[in-house]
Amino acid sequence: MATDLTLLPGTDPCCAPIVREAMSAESAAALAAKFKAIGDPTRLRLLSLVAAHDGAEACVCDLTEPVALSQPTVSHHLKVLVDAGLLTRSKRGTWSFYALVPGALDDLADLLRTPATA
Amino acid sequence: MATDLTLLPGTDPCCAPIVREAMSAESAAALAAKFKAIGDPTRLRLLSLVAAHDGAEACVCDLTEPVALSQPTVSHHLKVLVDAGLLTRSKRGTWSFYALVPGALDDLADLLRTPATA
DNA sequence: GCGATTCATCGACGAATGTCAATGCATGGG
DNA sequence: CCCATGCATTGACATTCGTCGATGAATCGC
Repeated sequence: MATDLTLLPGTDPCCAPIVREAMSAESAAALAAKFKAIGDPTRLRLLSLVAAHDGAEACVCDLTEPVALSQPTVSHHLKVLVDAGLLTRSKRGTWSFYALVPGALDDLADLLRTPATA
Repeated sequence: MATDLTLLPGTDPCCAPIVREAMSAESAAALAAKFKAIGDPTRLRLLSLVAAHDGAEACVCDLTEPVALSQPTVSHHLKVLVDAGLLTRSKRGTWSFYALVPGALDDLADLLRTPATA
């Protein structure tokens, strides 16, 4: 696997800013997967709800009502966000608490920024 | 199909950072539409190719070969990016030149950044 | 132990998406 | 004037996605 760096889930989405130079297909795939994860209104709201919740974490039962979706659907979206490396899941007792992966969104933001031209 | 979600800079309903407070459904929908646009490997590469091209613009004929897709498919993806407010299209003669919308990616990056906590 | 609660997984369904070949529409050159 | 070039649009197709109800697994309180 020559492209290990860009394909490991949960690791930093590689490298250079998007507009710096032409991306490789592998980098694009790895990065697009993360953007696709936040390219859904429900998941975006879930991220926001988790971050804005007390203690910067929330369980599924805290989230189903605000997004007005069924519990399986919310669990599904949360799993997508976890798989994308944007959320962590920690099970305590009966509850599953989800929290932002520190720096994950900031890493994505850095890749979006244009190289300070203007 | 896609309603006109061209969001004029400055009149965006989505202005607060994602993790600052819970997003409204409307903000999430508008913002997710943009992330969905860049949530595809091909479109991410197209953005990158356009930005890295000479003069920071490129025509369709410059892009079909690097992404190894048919011309209609490339045109389709470019249209998605234009509709998302990330690319501009300027037709000169027979060619259509695409270029980054200045600041569009930076605006997205700002919304992703967490509010300086840690 | 037993029932209740919380959540993940499964199976299914309609809708949306990415892709292409074929076609249409301008523009420019001979 | 006619043909070639570059591109957008259309129609079709297979795949993926978002959603739900039903089910199963794990934990807590009694």
